[in-house]
Formats: sequence, structure tokens, C-alpha cells
Amino acid sequence: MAARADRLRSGLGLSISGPRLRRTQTSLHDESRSPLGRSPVDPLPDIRRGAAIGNAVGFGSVASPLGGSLCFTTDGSGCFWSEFVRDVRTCKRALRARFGPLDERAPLVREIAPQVRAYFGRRLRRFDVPFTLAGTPFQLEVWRAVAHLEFGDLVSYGEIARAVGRPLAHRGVAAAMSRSPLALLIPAHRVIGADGRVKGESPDVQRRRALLEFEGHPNR
DNA sequence: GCCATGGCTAGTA
DNA sequence: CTACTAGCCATGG
Repeated sequence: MAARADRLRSGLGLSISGPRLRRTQTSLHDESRSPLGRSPVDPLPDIRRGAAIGNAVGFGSVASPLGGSLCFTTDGSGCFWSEFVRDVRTCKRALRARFGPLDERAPLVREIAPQVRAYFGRRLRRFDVPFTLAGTPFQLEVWRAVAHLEFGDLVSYGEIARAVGRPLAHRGVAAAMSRSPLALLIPAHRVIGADGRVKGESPDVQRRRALLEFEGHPNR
């Protein structure tokens, strides 16, 4: 398991990779072209919890320099959902309706929030947090591989496909990306087309572009 | 199982 | 550079 992840990490990020941790200040506060890509209320529909229900669901939010905030939820063993939202209150309301009371002081929340802040401050290369993911075996492998990408890395769908041992499954990788339950924490924005451009046409691409710009890759 | 649908790709024009 | 084409693949209905 670990061997594959390591192989992946060392093998990735070289072909299309660009500058790392370079300082680029951008006008991401501009709400007119909001990078959030989703309405404040719709992020919850497809949350699937992988673990058993026990304690209250943990909740955390961190204001983002891209606008809005990154909100996330945790259960006993890991983070199982994260998304950029415009309005935290609305998000919390929806989450409570779905999961009941939220625990904003859960240990995992206290562990993850600082990392998110560090990322926004450009002080974090890669998130190191436990996930509770529900998905097909293929999705889990792909998500895990992508989670190893670091700040500023760029790889193609095909490279991820090769990394998980399915050299021709690039389209499957794309599908898995679009279904990732963890925005930012699983850095799907670092996976782009082999031609070096951001793929897709949903409003979601704006957010990925904004994140890439934040990480030093303008004009993608 | 068949079919449509994508955050795809490499090749060709 | 763009446009089109024929492959390729994991899901979900």
C-alpha cells in the first residue's frame, strides 16, 4: 500500500509540473467571477458516510482567500466531506438537518483546521489528515493517489491512471475526480489535461483555476 | 447486460 | 493554434 503511494509520489509531478511555492498575489476576492463554483446550499446532497454513526459529526470552517470558506465534516475516524461555500451559516444549517448537532471542537476538527489555514497561508505542501471515504475501489485508489500531490504539482489524468495501475483509465480518473467528496483536501485541481489545460465545463472549473492560480499557475 | 455520459488522449488535418 | 476522430474507461440508470 505505502509502496504504491510512494512510487506514485515520486513518479508524479514531473512531466507538467511547474513552479513550487512561488509568490503570486492574485485578485481572488473578486466575487463577480466567484471561484466557488457551487451554490451555498448544494454541497451536501451526495455525502456518503463511510463509518458508523456514533458521536456528533465534527464541523470546521476556514475563511478562504479565494472567497467564501472551506467547510468540512469529520466522524470518529476521519474527514468525510469538505467543500467551498459562500455562507457558512447556511452550510451549517444544512449539515445539522442532515447529521444532527455539530461538534466544532472535535479533535479532528482541531487537527484539520490549522492545516487548512496553513495551506491558505502557503505554508503547507500537502494535507496530512485521516479520511473516511466511501467509494468504489477504483475511486478510493485514485483519491488516495491524488491526495499525495503537493502544493503546485500538476499532473495529467493519464498519469494518475498509470499510477494506480490502470494505464488507460484516464477517463475513469476524471470521473473519480468529479465525484470526490473532499474539495481541496484531495487536490483534484492539480489534475489537469495532458495538454496542460484545465478540463471540463462545469462552474467547477473556475474554482480549480482559482486554486491553480493561487498555487502559482496562472492562465490554465 | 446495454447504453449514455463525462473534469480524457494521441493523432491528424 | 484549433477542430475532428477514433479509442478507452469507470459509473449509473
